[in-house]
Formats: sequence, C-alpha cells, structure tokens
Amino acid sequence: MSFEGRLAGAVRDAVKKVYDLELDTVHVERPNDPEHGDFATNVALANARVFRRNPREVAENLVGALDAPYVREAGVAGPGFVNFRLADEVLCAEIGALLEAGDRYGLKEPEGRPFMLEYVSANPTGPMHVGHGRQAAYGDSLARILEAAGRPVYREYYFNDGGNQIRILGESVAVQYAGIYEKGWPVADPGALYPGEYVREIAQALADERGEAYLGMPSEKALPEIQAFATRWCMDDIERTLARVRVRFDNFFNEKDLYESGEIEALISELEKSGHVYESDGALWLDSSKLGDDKDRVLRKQDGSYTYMAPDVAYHRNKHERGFATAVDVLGADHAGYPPRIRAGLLALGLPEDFYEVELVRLVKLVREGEQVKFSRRAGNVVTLDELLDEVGEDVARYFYVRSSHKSEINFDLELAVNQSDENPVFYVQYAHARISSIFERAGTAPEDVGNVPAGGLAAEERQLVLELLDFPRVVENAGARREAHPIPTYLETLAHRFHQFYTVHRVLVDDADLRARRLALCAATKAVLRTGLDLVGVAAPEKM
RNA sequence: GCGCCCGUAGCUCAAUUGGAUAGAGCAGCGGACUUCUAAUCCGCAGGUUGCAGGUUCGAGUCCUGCCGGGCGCGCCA
Repeated sequence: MSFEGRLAGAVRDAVKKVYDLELDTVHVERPNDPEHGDFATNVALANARVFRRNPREVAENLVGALDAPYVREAGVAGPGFVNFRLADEVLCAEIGALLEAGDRYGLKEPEGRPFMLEYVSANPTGPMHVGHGRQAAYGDSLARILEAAGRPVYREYYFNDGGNQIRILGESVAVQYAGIYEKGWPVADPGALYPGEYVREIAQALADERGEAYLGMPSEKALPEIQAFATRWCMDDIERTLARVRVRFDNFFNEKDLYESGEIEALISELEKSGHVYESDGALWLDSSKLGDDKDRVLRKQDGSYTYMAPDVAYHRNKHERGFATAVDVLGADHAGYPPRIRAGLLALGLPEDFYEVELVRLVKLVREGEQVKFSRRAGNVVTLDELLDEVGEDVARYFYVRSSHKSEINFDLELAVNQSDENPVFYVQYAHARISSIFERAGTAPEDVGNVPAGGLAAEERQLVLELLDFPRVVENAGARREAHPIPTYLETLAHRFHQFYTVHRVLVDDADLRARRLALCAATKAVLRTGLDLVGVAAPEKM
C-alpha cells in the first residue's frame, strides 16, 4: 500500500482517537517544497468547520496521537498542515519491494469485465495524416494505461467501408487507372474526386494486378470491384502505418458486415417498436431531441438508403451485445456532434446511460515557418503520418503526441520538429535509461541481480529520487481514472530529472560495498520504472544512445 | 445566434482536480567534464495564470458576466 494510503489511515485513526470523529476523506499529498517533508496532509484545514477549533491546534493534537512507526518526524507548519518525514530505512525497504515487482511495479492485474476502446477509425480512403497520428498515439497509450491500472481493454478499429466516400474513392482510382491506358472514365462529379498521389499508386497497383480487365467492363460491374480493391489497399496501408508506430488493435471491424448480417434492418425494426421513430417527408426519423440531442435525426433517407447514423448505432449496439461493460470512443474534435445522436439511439434501445462514453481529441494545427497551414484531403496538401515518421522517428512522434493533454490543441511545426528533435524531451528520458544501462555494464552486473537493499542513510538527491519512484503507481492509477495519457510523460521527465541530479552528485560504483549496493538498487529501480513508463506511451527504452 | 471545449513565462506545455513561494523544456545570459555517457548538471533572467466580480482559512483550479480563439449545430461521413 502506498504511503499516502497508509498515512491517510493513520491520520483517520488519530482523528477518531482525539475527536471521536469519522472522516470519510483524508487527503495526503507530496508537498512541492521538499523542506515541507515527504508527505503532508491538510485535514486540520479542510475540516476546520467540523472541528470548530484553530487548525494549528487540531494539527498539534493529531501529531501527538499519530501511530505510524514508519514516520520519523511529524510536525505542524503554516496555517495548519501536518508534515511527515519518513525514516530512510523504510524508504530502502520500499525500494526492495519495488525491485521485487520489477517491470510489474505500479501495474495492477486486470480484472473485471473488459471495456471496449475504439480509436483512430480513420476512413479507408487514403493514408493516415498527422491528426490521426495523435488519436492513434493517445488511444493506444490510453489502452496501455488503463490495463496497467487494472482495467481490461479490448481495442477496436471501425472501418467505414460502406459509405459514400468509398464510391468516390473507387471513382477516383478508376479515373487514374483508365488514365494509365490513356482512356477516360465517366464520372458524375469530377470535382469531388480525391486528388492525392496515393490514388495514382492504387491505380498503378490495380493495373499491375489486373491489367486492362476493367476497361472492357460496364462500370456498374467494374466499380464495385475497384472499390473493394482500393479499400483493401487503404486498409493495408493504414494497418502498416499503425504497426510502425506500435499501435495495436485486437480487432478491425468492418461497417459492411453490419449491412450483410442484417443488423441494420434489425436495428430499425427494433427502434420502430420502441416508439422513438416516426415518418416525415418520406424519411424515417429518430426523436433524438427527446433523448438529449439538439434535434431529431434522420435514420433512413427519402431514397431508402440509410444515413451514417443507422450503422453507427447498430455498431455500438453490437458492442453492447458482445458483452463489454463500457464502450469508449476516441474521436477527433471535429466529430463533436456525433456522440449525442449515438447516445440517443442507444437510449432508445434501452441501453444503460453510462454504457457509451467519448473522449474528444483536439486537432493538430499544422504550422510551417510560423504560419498555419490549412490542410484538407480535398486540397491534397495533407501531411501524412508516414512522412512525419520519416522525418522525426517513431519515438519522437509518439512522445510529442501524448506529451500534452488530448483536450488541448497542439501546434505542430514540421521544420521545428525536425530541428528540435535533438533536444526533444523524449531523449532526456531515454538518456537517463541509457546512462543506467551503462553503469550496470561497467559494474559487470545486471539490474535483475541486485539483491537486498542495505538499509542506510540517504542523501537529499537519493531521497528525492526514491520518493519520485514510489509515486509511480499513483500516477498510473490517476491517469487511468481520468483517461489521460499526458501525466506519464510529465512524470517521466520529473523522474529522469531526479536521476540526472542524483547521478551528477553521487558516484554509484564506489568501494563501500553497502553504499554501492544501495545505489545500484536505486539505479535498477529507476531503470525499471523508466522502462515501464516509456512502454505505457509506446516509446523504446534504449540501452545505449 | 445556440451548445461544448480552451486562454498559464517570448515559444511548446505542466501544475498531485481547492493547498504552502504557479513549475519544466526550448530560446537568452553565466558557470561545471583527468573520475560510471556533458543528449547532463547548477545559477540568472523571464508571470497581475485573458479581464472584472463572487464563494472561503486559501482560487490557475469552483460560480457569474464580459473579451479572444477552436469545434459542432446536413436526408455528408
């Protein structure tokens, strides 16, 4: 159990003893200023109204009644904080426990019903761009963090391979394909075609594989096959890029399957039975305005085809039927209008309100030499994720993406990113790891071979390092509870800083056997936590740099 | 116009969800390598946390109103 937890319990006991009161929450935290001790609590202040006494007096009494042998010193400070300092021997023992857990330190065993995390789900109509990269990095890191925090996660990617945009992709490829043979291909709206270079690549791949086969065919027959080919090509391309950035999925779900399995028809008839749909102007509507949405939404258009809402609701219902406790979607902020209508659909079906949740990821603003670049697939000036990876590398990209809160917009200056990649904070963290590897290499032992931690006094830098290490489980747990990834990089940078400070002042490989063993233990512990933390954000922990 | 989100050092971002003197990294200036990796460390400078009120022992954090920015408000996806 964490020291925060243990101290909170001890304080609660003291309150009970002195004032005969049961407090439900006792907040214990690490003060910013190390002078204030290793841990502190504000109970006397926070509950001033309950105690009806001077907070300092309350704090004094609690210190007097405190029963916590691992605390070396407790005192009252400021307006009524209680500060605790732990015994060095206790901290050494704690490092021993950390080493025993090794790479599993701070991680809980997943238990309970899994919940589904859906992320990226970029349409298979072209390569992933830098915005998708952010969703991929956040989604994958979040999945890792949630699992580390003890919540089993099933990761899914939803391929929208059934909509209108696939037809446009097919036509775009068909035109280029015909062009290879210096032929034309009739299309209704040439302005709607996708302009990207990749369309040519797909066309070429199609020509290489099938030759002129589709030129002699009527387009009603050829187009579906070309669409299928192009969609498959894009999916493969996306999956390849995802693998490159170490973003993993348990399943890729195809929208098409919902049509083929009859789930959409089933959904519609069930909604009709629910009494939440009505016909108007020849279309079928959901009365979503009664279910939390701004207005009613069309499910089936006048022409008899479905809006995207129908398969999307069917898909989320499908998730529920597969037995997931919760479905969390990671979406781009430009899809902010989407959750209310999905939720409305699910409510109409009688699903529990808390089944469906959403995390919106802000967009990536692309900046070039100080000026914002407007990019869109239509304009054909998209910067692909692959291009970014080619320039800055996978580690830098992943780290940069999750370093700031997914809720705030980030500016991505490509030139600057390349220029600054040498000074990127990810190297700062990785360097600490590599330095430790180097020490063990010099010492001729491995981190796993570090045995008992000889108890002894700790220097200021060592104390700070130990306290930071022991904070890791709390950071993971909080990040998971809040569904945030960025606290991990923040933590890693602080930890790396503590280590670099320690390293600068103290030599590890000294003659004194106990001191050497204790410092090697600190290094092994730091190495384990750095590696675990880096893995949570999908970044490598190099042995050498 | 309505709804949701965001305004923190010159720049990019944190801040243990209400705690003590708001912190890092870049950029700037000045120091530290005969010793385990200087991709490091130490110091200096940089702020009315968009503005104005309010809540309380205490506010970057919560409430109200402004100002500025983003996104959403299709029988598009």
